[in-house]
Amino acid sequence: MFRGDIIRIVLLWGAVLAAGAFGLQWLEYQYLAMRFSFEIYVGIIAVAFALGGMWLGWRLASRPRGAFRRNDAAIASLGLTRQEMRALELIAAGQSNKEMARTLGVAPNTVKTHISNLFAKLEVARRTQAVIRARELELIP
Amino acid sequence: MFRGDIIRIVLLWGAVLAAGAFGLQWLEYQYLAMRFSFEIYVGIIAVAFALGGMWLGWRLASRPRGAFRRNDAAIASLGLTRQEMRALELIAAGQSNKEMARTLGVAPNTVKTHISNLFAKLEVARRTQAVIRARELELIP
DNA sequence: GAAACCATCACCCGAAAGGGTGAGAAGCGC
DNA sequence: GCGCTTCTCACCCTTTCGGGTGATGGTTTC
Repeated sequence: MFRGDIIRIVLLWGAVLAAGAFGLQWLEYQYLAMRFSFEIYVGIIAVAFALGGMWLGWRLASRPRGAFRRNDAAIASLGLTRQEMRALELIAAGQSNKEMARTLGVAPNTVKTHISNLFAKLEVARRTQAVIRARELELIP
Repeated sequence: MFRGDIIRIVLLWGAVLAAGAFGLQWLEYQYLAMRFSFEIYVGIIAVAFALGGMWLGWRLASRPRGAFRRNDAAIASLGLTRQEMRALELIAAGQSNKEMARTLGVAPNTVKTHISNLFAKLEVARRTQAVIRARELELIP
């Protein structure tokens, strides 16, 4: 959980509660003015709050997915450098060393060095393992 | 959406509606017996239905996630065999050809053949690309 | 300015991966 | 039986990967 999330949840709750209170007041007025029967009044309230709750629950449950947040703490604790992270992303994208060299604008030997250091820090021996490990540590989506 | 999902959703809705109706009746009785004031009665209904809706919305939104469903149609249309699928899973698990041979109980050359055919069918050239492609096609989680 | 770190690149070497071809055995459908 | 698919394995060859070592130049840090 991050501060942005909490703020958004609080705002969400505030808006929902305000709308609910307002709607309730309006409904109560309608009821007291005898425009609604008792059962209809209660039914409207039940349906409205059930729908509101459903919407809110859906929203809260849906928000976390889709939003990938890179674990910068893990990157720092592993001591991964910028180029190593770029190499990691390109590995996960399925590029070969030669392609990565072209993408990064460096020599293939340089790419190999970065990958070697990357593997040592991730404690893996193959690129597929590196991708798995990086996903576990939330270094890449 | 699969039949199992639909049945479960229908049952879920049925149970929730039944519980809601029952609770409503009970509340109405309490109200008519004048044990509750009007505002408390309406408040209880609103909170209860909001919570119920939230729970339901949460459930509906979270259940589909996390449940991986293999795209058997894609597997069939690509003509992937059982051993090729097993090889694919082991590749995604980060195993080397030698390890896969041990896991599958066959010779390394056999594994290489399966992987060759697999790559041709997936139209990829590297194992990392195979994993990406397979994930896109929902062949593996 | 020395130490530490990062990025860059080179060389060697062995292992792993990938492409191509061929071929035998088992099972299935007609 | 015959064709088809699948699974199995082998051989050869090229490319890619990965490990190890060493070297240079630039930054930052103390």
